[in-house]
Order: sequence, then structure tokens, then C-alpha cells
Amino acid sequence: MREFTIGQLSKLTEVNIETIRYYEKVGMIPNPPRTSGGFRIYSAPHLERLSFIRRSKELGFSQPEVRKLLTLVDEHKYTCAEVQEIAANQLDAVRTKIKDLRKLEKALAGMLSECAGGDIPDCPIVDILSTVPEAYRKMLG
Amino acid sequence: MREFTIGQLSKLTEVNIETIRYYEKVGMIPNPPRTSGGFRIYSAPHLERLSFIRRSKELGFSQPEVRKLLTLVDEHKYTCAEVQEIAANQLDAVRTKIKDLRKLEKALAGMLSECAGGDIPDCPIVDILSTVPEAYRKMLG
DNA sequence: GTTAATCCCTGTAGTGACTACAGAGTCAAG
DNA sequence: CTTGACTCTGTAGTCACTACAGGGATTAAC
Repeated sequence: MREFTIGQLSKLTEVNIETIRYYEKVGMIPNPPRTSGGFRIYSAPHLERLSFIRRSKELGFSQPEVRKLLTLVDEHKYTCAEVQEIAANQLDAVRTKIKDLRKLEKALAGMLSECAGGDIPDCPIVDILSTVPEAYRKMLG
Repeated sequence: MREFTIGQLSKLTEVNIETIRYYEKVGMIPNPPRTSGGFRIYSAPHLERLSFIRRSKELGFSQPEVRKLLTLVDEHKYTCAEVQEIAANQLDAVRTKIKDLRKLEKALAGMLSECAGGDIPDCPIVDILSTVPEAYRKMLG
């Protein structure tokens, strides 16, 4: 069992068939050999590469970043520092996103705490959303 | 100063001109009257509505959710509970995202802590990413 | 009164990272 | 040899905008 069809590879890696073909088209995985009928034939290196891509995506790396990582690995002459930088940038980005989401969380929780629910045709949340910022009101005379 | 061109509205609300036209096209803001030459003329209600949309987006509501909120407000017969539900869903979604990002943060930080940097042509991060999961290895014989 | 600068118009196409077909061909089992 | 599941290519759709291209409107200055 050293060779796979695209469907088998898809099940193994939990990457969509269409996505595998897409990765091939955009050059992230190499063109595999084919059967006489044109079916793609995959083997261990493809599995490893696709698995690498999947793990990177799971860690939130964007496609350009994944490409950079792949290129570094492909060239077999990357340094630890190069990889470290990409990962450190990603960590920064993740931490920034967490901060932003925390702010959202606070704002939403604050609004919800003022909201009594029920059948009343009125809601503090709508009031907040409807409020026109001070700066605009000047414009309205 | 009770009427605005699209450019003035854009500056006031900090919403892109193209985005304002897009919102009009998809029915989130009403078609404004026009000058004889075809220029859009906006006034207070448009400013308020666009401001509502912008605030909702800032709170992370998706377009369908913003639409729901707008519909509720438009119909002027929403109940507090309806609005509360949308906001509560959004809060849940935000909290889930934060949790996911925390996991990412931990994984990345862990990888980075094992990484010494420097000019060595080798990196624990690449090793981790290159690891083929146990389940796959069976397939490789 | 005309010209230049700045605005605005419509419509189409592009973004990221896939996903979803349509219509045709291939393969493996019975 | 047929059936049914799989695969092929290529195009178009997704979300929520953004970026033009190629024109017309408006306004301020001269």
C-alpha cells in the first residue's frame, strides 16, 4: 500500500480532493505521475508534503507563509533563524487577534448585561448600535 | 449642512466609497435621491444607517447578522429577546475563536521555545511540521 | 467663459483560499 | 460486460469587499 489515488490521499490527510488539485495547480505540491487513463498516483512524499501543509495551516499560517516554509525546506539550506522568524511573526499575529477579540468580547458582554430580554419591543443593544457618534451629530445640525 | 455627497459620507463614517455603493447594491442601505447629473445625495437617515452598520461590523457581526439586525430595526417590532439572541450567538462565536487562538498561541510558543535560532541548517519547528502523523505512517508500510 | 482639478458615475474584474458543479472518461468487482 | 464508484478538466461561485477603466459632473480659479 504505497500508492494512493487522490480520494485515498484525501481521506488520509483530511484534505478535500478539490483542495489537493488546487494545491497542485498553484504549485504547492508537485505534479504526480498518472495512470494510462490520466488518474493521479500519489506516494509517500506527496503524503508527507500535504501533511506538512495541513499542519502549517492548522497553526494559522497563511498561504504565502506556508509557501515560504515549503521553499525553505525544499532548498534544504534554510537556517533555524529563518524559520524562527516566520513562526515568531505568526505568534505575534495570533496574539494581536486574541487582543482584538477580547475587546469584542468585553463590548458584547457589556451590552448583553444591560439587556433584559423578553417581549419588550425595545432593546438597549439596538439603542447602542443606533447611536450616532458625537462627531457626526455636528453634521446633522 | 444636512446633505452629503458620497465622498463626504465616506469621510464622516470612515466607510469606503466603494463599500457604500456595494451596500446599496446588496440592499443594506436604501437608494438615495440623485442630482440632475446623477450624483447620490445623502442625508441624516443614511448617515445613521451606515453608522449602525459600521458599529455592528466593528463588533464582528457577519453580514447576514447585520442584515437581521437591520430588518428587526426596520420593522420596528423587534423584541429585546430577538436582538439578545443574535448578540449572544456572536459572543459565543467570539469566545470560541479566542479559545482556538489560544491553542495556536500555545503551540507556536512551544515550538519557538525549542528553537535556538542561529545559522544552523536545521530547526525543530521544521521537524515538527514535517512529522507524518502516526496514523499515516501505517499506510507507508 | 473656459479650463483644470477634483469629484462622481457604471460596470467589470480581482482578492484569498478554496468549494461546487457539469459533463465526460476510467477503473475494479461481480 | 456492465454497473457503480471513482476521477478528469475547466469554469464559476463563495464572502465582503477593493481596484480599476473609461467616462461624465461640478466647482474654483483665472
